[in-house]
Amino acid sequence: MLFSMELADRPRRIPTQARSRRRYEAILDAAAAVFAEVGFDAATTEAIAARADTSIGSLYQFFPNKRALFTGVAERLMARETALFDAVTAERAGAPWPELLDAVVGAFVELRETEPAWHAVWSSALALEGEVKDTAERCHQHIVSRTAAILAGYAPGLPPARVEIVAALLVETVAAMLFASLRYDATRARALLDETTRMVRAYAAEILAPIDAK
Amino acid sequence: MLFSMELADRPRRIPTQARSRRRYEAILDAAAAVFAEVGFDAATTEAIAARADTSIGSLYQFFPNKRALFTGVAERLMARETALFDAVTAERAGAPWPELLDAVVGAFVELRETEPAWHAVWSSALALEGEVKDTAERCHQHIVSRTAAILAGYAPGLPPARVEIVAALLVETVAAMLFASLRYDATRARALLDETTRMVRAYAAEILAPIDAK
DNA sequence: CTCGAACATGAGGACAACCTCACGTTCCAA
DNA sequence: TTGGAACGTGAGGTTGTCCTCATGTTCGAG
Repeated sequence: MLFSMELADRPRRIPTQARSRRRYEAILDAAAAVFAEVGFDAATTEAIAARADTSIGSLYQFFPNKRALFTGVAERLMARETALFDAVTAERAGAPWPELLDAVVGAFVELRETEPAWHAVWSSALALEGEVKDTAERCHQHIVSRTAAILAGYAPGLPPARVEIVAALLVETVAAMLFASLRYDATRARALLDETTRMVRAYAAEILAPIDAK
Repeated sequence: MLFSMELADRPRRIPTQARSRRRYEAILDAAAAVFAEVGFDAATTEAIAARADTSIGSLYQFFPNKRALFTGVAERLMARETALFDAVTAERAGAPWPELLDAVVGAFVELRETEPAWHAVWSSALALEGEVKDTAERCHQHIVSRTAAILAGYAPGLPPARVEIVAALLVETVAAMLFASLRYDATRARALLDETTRMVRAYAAEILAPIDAK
C-alpha cells in the first residue's frame, strides 16, 4: 500500500465476460509465442497484441506492463511443469530407478516440445527481477525437494546433506541438457539426451551401491 | 562490399598512439564490467563510456555499435578460455583421467572468478546473431574436439560417433554446472561442483571400463 | 428494450537508448 | 616550431518502445 497502488506483475483486470476471457487467453498464447521467438527484451507488446489479433489497449487492460505478461506466461508454464513432474513421479512410485529417470526425462522432452516458451522462460526468468524470479525459484526448489525425497527412498543410508546436493545436481544436469539439446539438430539432440541418462544412471549406480551391498 | 562499407561488429579504428590504446583497453574492461552487471540488453553505451572515464564519442570512434563492444569482450574471453583449456590439457597429457578432469574444472572455476563477464558472455553469445555467435560456437567446438581427441586416447575402443557425443556431453555438463553454481552460495557452489566431478568420474569409469578389462 | 457496466480501440505522449557530427585538443614528424 | 593527423568531446537528432486515455462498441440484467 505504501509503495504502489497496483500489484506489480499481476494481471490488472480479471475478465468476467466470455469474450474477454477468450481474449485474455489469446494474449497469453501470443505472448508465449513472441517471447519464444525473440526472447523477453526483444519482444514488443505491440507484436504480442498483433499476434493475438487485438489492440494494445486491450492488452494493457489485462496486464499492467510487459513483465506481467511474462509472469503470466511463466506461471502457466511452471504450474504445468510441477504438475507434470508430480504426476510422472507419483505414477511410478516404487518403480526401478532407471525407469523413473527415463520417464521423467521423456516427459520433459515432450513438455519442452509442447511449450514453445519453455526455453525463453527458463533463460530469462532467473535473470529478471520480481515475481517471475520467485516463481521460477519456487518451481525449481519444488522439483529438487521432491527429487531429494525420492532419492532418500532409494538410498536410505545417504546423509541428508548429500541427498540435497545430489538432487540439485540431478535436476540441474537434466535441465541443462534439455536446454543445451535445443542447440543441436534432432538426431544429435536425441543422442545427447540418451547419453545424459546413461551418465546419470552410472552416477546413481555408484551412489545407490551401498544399498545393494547392504 | 556489397552489403556494408563497415564490417559489422569489428572495431572501427585501430589505435596507434599510446593514449588511445589505453583508452581502447579501458573501454573493453568497462564493457566487460557493465555487461557482467546487467547483461547485454540492459547495458548502456553511455554507462560503459562513463565507467571507462571517457565520452560516448570516443567509444564510438573505436566500436561502431554496441554489439561490436560485446564481440570485443567475448573474443578476448574466448581466446583466454581456449588458451587455458589447451594449456591445462597439454600440461597433463597422459595424466590419469580423474586428475585431468579435476585440473580442468579447477582451472575453469578460477577463470570464471577472474573474468566477471564470463556469465554474461556465455548466456548472451549464443542468443545473439552475427559474429559473437560464430566466435562462441568456434570456441565451444574447439574444446569439444580437443576433449574428443583426449577421450579417444583414453578409450581407443570407443566408436568415433560415440566419442563425439560423449565429449559434447562432458563439456556441456561441466559448463552448465559452472554456470548453475553461480546461483548458489559459495559452499553450496563448491559442493555442486565437487559432486559434478564425482558424477563425471562415475560415468567415465563406466565408459573406460572396457579398456581396463581388455 | 434500455441503460449502465464491461470491454475494445489506436493515435500519440513520454521517455530512453543508440549513434552522429561539428568543433576543440593533443601528439609527433620534419 | 609548426602544420596536419590523430584523438577526444558531448549536446542533440533519430528511432523505437512502453503505456495512457479519450472515445466508441458490446453485453446482459432487470
